[in-house]
Amino acid sequence: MINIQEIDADRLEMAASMLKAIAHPMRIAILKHLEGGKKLTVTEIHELLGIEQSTTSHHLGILKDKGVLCARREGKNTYYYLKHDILSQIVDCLQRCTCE
Amino acid sequence: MINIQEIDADRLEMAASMLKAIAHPMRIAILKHLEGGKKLTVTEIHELLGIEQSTTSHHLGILKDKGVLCARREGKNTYYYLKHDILSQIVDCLQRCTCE
DNA sequence: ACTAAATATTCATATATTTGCATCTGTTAA
DNA sequence: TTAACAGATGCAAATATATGAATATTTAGT
Repeated sequence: MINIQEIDADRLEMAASMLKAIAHPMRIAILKHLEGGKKLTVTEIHELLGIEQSTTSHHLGILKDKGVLCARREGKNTYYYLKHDILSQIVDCLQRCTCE
Repeated sequence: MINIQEIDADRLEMAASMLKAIAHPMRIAILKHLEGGKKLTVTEIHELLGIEQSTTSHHLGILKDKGVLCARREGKNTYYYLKHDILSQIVDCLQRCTCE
């Protein structure tokens, strides 16, 4: 027996956990670099952002876990990319809201 | 002496803190109730969501603090409303991304 | 099989967030 | 000026998150 409120609560949880995944300066920076369907490896991102390899991997893992990114392994590299292109909207929206 | 990277880092920080403010199930629920320019009091929200008055006030304080909501006092009541209408985009975007 | 490169995981520590009770402040009406 | 209502704040305990050093895993080349 499932009721509407439970479904709604689950949706809210899911949305929140997705947003929480994005809500970090480095992870927003990662999304910016992946806009437009770009695919980057862990090493590329860790060099672009100037943060530790393991920290980078942690962040990417979180984003993948929460359904923000997808990962595809190709040989020694793992390419990460946006799961939903529309997620760029969120970054754009933030960009507009933080102009003042 | 300010450099581009610092500005950029500040923007990222700001964007992240705004997003972090939104990234909570109850706070997303609050935003949903405020879509379309609606204004609601603390009591109305605390009754709509079925959570404690003080918890509600804390959540609203966070959202106001991080620039997501505005507050206007009218007599005994404080009305809260969206600071930027476009922020509804984020909620809509999440709705679409959590459909699967 | 051995080595090196790329990535992932484990673990510990530091830091931040969430919640609600209790309490305080501000506002209106009697 | 007091009572009652609406909202904000201080505090503490529980929980969650962030970071990076060390280590493990996966893969390719020799």
